[in-house]
Amino acid sequence: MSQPQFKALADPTRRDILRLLSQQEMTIAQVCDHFTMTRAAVKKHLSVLEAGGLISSHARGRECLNRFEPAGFAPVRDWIGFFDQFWDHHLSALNSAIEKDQSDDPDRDQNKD
Amino acid sequence: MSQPQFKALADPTRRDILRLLSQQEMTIAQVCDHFTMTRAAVKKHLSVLEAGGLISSHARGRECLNRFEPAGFAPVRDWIGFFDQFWDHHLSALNSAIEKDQSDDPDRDQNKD
DNA sequence: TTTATGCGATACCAAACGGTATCATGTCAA
DNA sequence: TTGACATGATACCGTTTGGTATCGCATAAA
Repeated sequence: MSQPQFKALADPTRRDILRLLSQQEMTIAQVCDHFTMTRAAVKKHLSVLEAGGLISSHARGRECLNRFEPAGFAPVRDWIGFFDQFWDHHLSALNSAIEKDQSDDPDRDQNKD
Repeated sequence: MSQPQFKALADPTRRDILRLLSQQEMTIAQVCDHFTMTRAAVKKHLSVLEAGGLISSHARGRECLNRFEPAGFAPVRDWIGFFDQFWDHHLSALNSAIEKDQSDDPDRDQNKD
């Protein structure tokens, strides 16, 4: 599919999973503990993330470890980067406002200007 | 919906539309000229983009001008920015390789490192 | 006014998506 | 070997999505 990373990022559950996996590798069961859906549903999300190159999974015994892959973000970062030329620094305040309004995950504290 | 910007970016047609509108405002008909689908389909995509705050539309006579809104990218940029901590500079080469492989739009010349 | 055109809205369809239930398989442990 | 358990795969279901066809409306032009 064209640019499967974008589709992988389109679902809020998958974005949450990425947050989890960026902290540490997890088996499918471990990821499931953070959600109310079934293991099969989580597995589907993991498959989409893997198709987008945002995570990798490899077996360890009978378990299956899922690892965050920062390199998968490259195409997304690059595509977004095209629009940097339209970015005005005075929008940073708006940035914060919108982000504060729409974020449901408060543990982000990096500011990048 | 939660973070509708991500869903707006998930479709390649919508990403192409964003590229177009970043160059100049367009009516729906003008946007249609760049695609083979019907006007109704294009209109749907524009509605999704507007719901995500990535474009705005306002009437001018009987026409409807669609304008690119850079500020809509703020939440996306911010969310992606969380993962900057996992970004390693030696991945930039990989970045370029992946981007070259998957890009179908060569008119990007900004480099950001 | 009359006509043509750009647009919005609706109804409708096929395919994809998010999710559950279920079964088969491989592996760890007793 | 036997049993428990984590996973993979499949079938299935309801909803959403991407798309078309069609209608009506408002506006620009004749």
